[in-house]
Amino acid sequence: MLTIGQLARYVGVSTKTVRVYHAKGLLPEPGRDASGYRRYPAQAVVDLLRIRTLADAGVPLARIRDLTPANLGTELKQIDADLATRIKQLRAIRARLRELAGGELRFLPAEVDDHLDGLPALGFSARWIAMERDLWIILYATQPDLADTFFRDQTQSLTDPALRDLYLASDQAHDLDPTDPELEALADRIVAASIERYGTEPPGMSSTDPTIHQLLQGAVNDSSPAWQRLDTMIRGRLGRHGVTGV
Amino acid sequence: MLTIGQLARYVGVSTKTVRVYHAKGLLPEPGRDASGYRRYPAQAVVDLLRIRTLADAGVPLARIRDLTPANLGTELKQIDADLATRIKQLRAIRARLRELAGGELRFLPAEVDDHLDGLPALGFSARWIAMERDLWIILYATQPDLADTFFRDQTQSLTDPALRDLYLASDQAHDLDPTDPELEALADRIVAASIERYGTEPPGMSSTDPTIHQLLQGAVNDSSPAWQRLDTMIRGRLGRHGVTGV
DNA sequence: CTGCAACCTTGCCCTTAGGACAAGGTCAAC
DNA sequence: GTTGACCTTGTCCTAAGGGCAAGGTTGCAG
Repeated sequence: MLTIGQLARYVGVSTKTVRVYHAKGLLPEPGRDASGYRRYPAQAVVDLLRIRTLADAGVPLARIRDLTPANLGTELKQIDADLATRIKQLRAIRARLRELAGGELRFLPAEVDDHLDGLPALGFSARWIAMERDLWIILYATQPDLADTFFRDQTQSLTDPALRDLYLASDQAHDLDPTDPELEALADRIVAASIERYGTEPPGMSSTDPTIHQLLQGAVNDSSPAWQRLDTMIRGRLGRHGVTGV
Repeated sequence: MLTIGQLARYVGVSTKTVRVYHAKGLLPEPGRDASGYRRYPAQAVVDLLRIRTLADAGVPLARIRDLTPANLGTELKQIDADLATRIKQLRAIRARLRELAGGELRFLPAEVDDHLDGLPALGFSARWIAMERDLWIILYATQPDLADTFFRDQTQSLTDPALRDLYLASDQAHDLDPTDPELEALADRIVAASIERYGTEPPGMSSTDPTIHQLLQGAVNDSSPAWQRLDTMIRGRLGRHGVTGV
């Protein structure tokens, strides 16, 4: 008959751990000897090893407690599957860690930084560039592949003088009064150009989660009442979809 | 500029998590808008993703907070190494889980059960058999290979009539008075047989952790004052080592 | 205009699986 | 007989949030 300390050392846990398992009903309280010490049969070693194996696998104690011979088989299958996905996750995290170690502090691909660096020469305001930079950061941080698609489209758009002027006009519209009729005209031109370039759907939007688009749009609208008005008008003309200008 | 909910959804965490990171100093508190809402720059998305990557790797938040560009390199190397060992552990646990699923409820190898089943016919008491069974369970649960060595030795011992009589005499000694001179004589016979069979060291003991032996011995001694006395005498004659009878 | 749903704010308590420590009783060894 | 290593119960503490309450905001719909 073992004392609690002996039992614990056998299995490689602390005595507190054993007492916790008693309190939670995982391990039956054994009898006491004359001086009130717990005395364990050898079976307790087996029980405790079983509990530790499951606990090490990440199974919550409450779930271990509720295991019965009846549900054991299916539960174990589930636990094993969870463990397999956990291992896969950890491997993915390791890969991400290495990126973090390698490309320290560079959140945007070099081409994007180059693109942003070239914008002042084209006549874009510092405010516009800062906002566009933020949008690229969010997009690349959360959806790198989609961001790449957008980015290629964007750089290509800027080679067309008509489209470039449209972007510049949007930039300048930031400080217009929201009721300025200029905005109406600008919205018309943007819608026409958008339809000509993409059809009735902005690029990439139909195939992806709409919330990200809404978030981007919200961030843009926040910075200027005129832009917000512009967005409202464009959405009215294109039917339910906004255009971020990116 | 993002609200806390937008930021959280981008990165896939709860708003509470973001607030906790503020409280713990991992993420700087951003400015507030007119109504007191937190407003985040895009940079916060990048910061938060970095924190989550590390947290997902199992790094405690306090340690993430204390990362500086100076110690980042070495820390990341350490974290990656920890992650690698963690993955290895999980794979080992998976293997143990499968054992648990396969050999449900059988804690002793079939030969050991057979051996125990044969003991009553040889004249061993139920008490002795129960005790021996417990010892095998503990030994197999914690040190299967050592247990196998011992077991093979034990079954072989029982084929020798002289040794078998010695075990039977030990069994019966359980109820003797601790001062009975019989014990003295029995101790002498056990020591002689032990030295003849193993030399001055009990088998396997010299090469292994002594604590396991002491625990086994303690468990045996507890059940009878006579056995305890017997153990003391044997240890005196063999010099510091006990004999478990197994 | 008013209501409602979906946000945001702070503050508080709850959870898991134990660790740490206190104050007292026990055991074995020198 | 005292010392050190055990055991007992009870209490508080931890990490990383979850959940809820009570109140203020915002945006959209009728």
